[in-house]
Amino acid sequence: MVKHSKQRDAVYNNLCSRTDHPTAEDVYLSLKSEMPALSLATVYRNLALLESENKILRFGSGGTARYDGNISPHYHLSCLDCGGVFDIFMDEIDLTASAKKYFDGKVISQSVMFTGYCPVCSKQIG
Amino acid sequence: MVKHSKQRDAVYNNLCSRTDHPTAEDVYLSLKSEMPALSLATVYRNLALLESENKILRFGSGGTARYDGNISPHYHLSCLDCGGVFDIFMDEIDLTASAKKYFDGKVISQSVMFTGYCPVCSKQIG
DNA sequence: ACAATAACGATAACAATTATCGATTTCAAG
DNA sequence: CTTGAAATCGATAATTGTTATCGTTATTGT
Repeated sequence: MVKHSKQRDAVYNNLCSRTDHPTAEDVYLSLKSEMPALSLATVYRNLALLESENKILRFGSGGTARYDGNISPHYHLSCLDCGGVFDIFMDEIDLTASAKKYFDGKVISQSVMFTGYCPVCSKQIG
Repeated sequence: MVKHSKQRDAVYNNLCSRTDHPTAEDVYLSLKSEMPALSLATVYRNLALLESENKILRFGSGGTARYDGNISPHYHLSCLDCGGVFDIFMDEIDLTASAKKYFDGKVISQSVMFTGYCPVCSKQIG
């Protein structure tokens, strides 16, 4: 049985109010001022719970996990320079249907990540 | 300046001789019998170097990193039950070209991972 | 209001990976 | 073929991101 909690609300609302795909620690630090008693473990716990309920997205690839409160279909790019994750708003292309034809198992979902340089870094570096 | 080393050859050849997408420790254990002095740190070092040279692929998502010596274009599925990574041989669909139209930065590459159940686990679980 | 139990905060534990450091190996120049 | 500078090694300590533990607090159905 899942009970309501102020901490979980705070984590979820914080995540939904931003578009920078923060790490667990980013969320923690951002909430610390308004909730000084908040524990980092609580942030991790609630991010994991929210993800299991499909209320948020998690990108595990490449070291530290990052989270997204926007679960509408769109893509992400990881910047090779600053390490940030950025939205790419284009319609999702269904690779899963095609994969099912070529794989003798059960294909459930697809996860795509682009790599490159974000608008700011691509101007600085070239 | 990159110098040649027997250990790096061993790591690379081991990776290329198998199709099970091993972890660094898998490679280490597999080579330990023929190279008893081999250190796990050396395996990590050389996997990182080989990846930076684009000679091998690395999948970071989901805890432990796994590696692939086959860099020809194909896809991968991560099994939710056994945790293994399996090949899906279908032609690569170029999402990158499309992403470039919708992103005001530099899109270099795409990385796709499917999740689901491998042939063995999908039969056992249903 | 009360009891059951989920969630909390603090922190220890854990696992994967990386850094350190002295010894060894590689390789280009002599 | 030596030789010496530098890359690589093996062993292991350190770091990092995340999870487990545990006693306390908050939430919720009755």
